[in-house]
Amino acid sequence: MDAQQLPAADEPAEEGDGPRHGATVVFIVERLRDAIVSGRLKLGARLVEGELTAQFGVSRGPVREALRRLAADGLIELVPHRGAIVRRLTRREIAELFQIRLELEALAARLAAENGDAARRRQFAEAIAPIFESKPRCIAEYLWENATFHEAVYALADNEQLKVLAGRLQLPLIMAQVGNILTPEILDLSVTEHRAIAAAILDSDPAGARAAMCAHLQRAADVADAQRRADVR
Amino acid sequence: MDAQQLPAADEPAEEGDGPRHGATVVFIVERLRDAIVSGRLKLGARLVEGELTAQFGVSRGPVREALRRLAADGLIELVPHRGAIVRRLTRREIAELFQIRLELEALAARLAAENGDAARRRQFAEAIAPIFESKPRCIAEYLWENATFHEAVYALADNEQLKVLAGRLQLPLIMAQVGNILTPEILDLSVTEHRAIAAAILDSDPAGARAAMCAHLQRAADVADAQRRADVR
DNA sequence: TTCCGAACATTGTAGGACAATATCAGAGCG
DNA sequence: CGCTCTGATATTGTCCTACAATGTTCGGAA
Repeated sequence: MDAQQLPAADEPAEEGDGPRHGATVVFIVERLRDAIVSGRLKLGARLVEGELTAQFGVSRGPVREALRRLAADGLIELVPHRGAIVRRLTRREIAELFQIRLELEALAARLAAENGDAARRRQFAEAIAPIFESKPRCIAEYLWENATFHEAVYALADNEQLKVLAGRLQLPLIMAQVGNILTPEILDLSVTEHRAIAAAILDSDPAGARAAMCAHLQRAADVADAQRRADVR
Repeated sequence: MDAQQLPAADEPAEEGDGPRHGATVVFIVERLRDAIVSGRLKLGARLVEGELTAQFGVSRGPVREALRRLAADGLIELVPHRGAIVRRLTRREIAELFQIRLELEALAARLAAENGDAARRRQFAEAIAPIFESKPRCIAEYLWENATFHEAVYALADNEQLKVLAGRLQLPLIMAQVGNILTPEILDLSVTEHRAIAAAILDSDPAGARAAMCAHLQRAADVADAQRRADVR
């Protein structure tokens, strides 16, 4: 692995890159994750503990733990006595994850629609209000709205395990790998679908909410897969 | 924490408890997991790195890693500068996990029914053949059959990510905590339901397979929750 | 050419040390 | 008597070095 591929290689102890006590592991994980999803670390690249310790200016302990976490997330593969290799998701894995996510979010939408807690419903309505007010003007804004919307659904679904599990589904990674091919039309369509889902939830229509969420994610999966197919690989 | 609560406390370097090189972490994880689910380590008990190193006769590195893994599984909670505390699943968490498992297995059943690969279907039929041949004579046999059946469904569903995710859902732990209140009637019912699910899958009836799996797990969840409610807590 | 063994690379683990931080007991004060 | 603040203590977070175990590679011999 080239030292240049990791930005921390040059000044390991300077500027603000020295994380506070207790944040070293998180620091390394974030750097490596970013390097992987951004493509700086190519598929199959080897991550050797010794090199990482030198590049980050930390000892092997945190490096090892960071590698374990990345491996748990599926970003790298730990090969005993060989080192860790970057393991980006295959098209098939992405399709499988989308399928799972679809079921989990559909469940969340159903549960949210079934939830009768008035206070939580009010919170939900407030959280998603921005979606009804305006259309996102840029991709970043859409991504924020999207995350907010799905988080609000999970919050109303009131199933903590579901929320945690969904969070571990590497959705940001998938988004990063799928690429920012989000055209304005897709954005519009997505927001429209969000509104439909929200309406069904607020109408206490579990079946409708579930169906709307399924349709939403099925379309998103199709878009992602089409993009993925277009890539040469 | 009393040293007696962990069987490894007495002879840390004797008999066969010294794991081979490369298996130390797994060794510790298994010991601790067993101690937790068996109740030897009570809820809220503190797990201090220093004590564990002494009891297992290993250094802090593997102990730390083992604790991280247990925390990832939800069995313990890591409190910074406080130590790890045993965190058994609450009734609510179990209910939430059952709900998620229901959706995931329902998805698996649907996918399995949709799978048209002749070779895989044949493998599935062979794997579940014992279920049709006889009724389990004891609980252990049932548990084995149950695991075999669900594994076969996942195999036919042909979604690797789904299989992995389901495996991380702490089902064995839940079973252990729910307790072995499996009466012969429940066993019989469960086997009957397995047969119905298998029949739907082999009939290439996705909706039927999904419905049957939902019914099966919903009933299992009800049984577990009833048992759980009976416990004083 | 193929197979075998030795050097090499890399991880797995040990053990000690210090820093950072949370907890707790007790002194001092109102 | 109760409250706050401070110091002692406990525990984790990190670093460092060293060695053991094991997979890899490459040269040499049959």
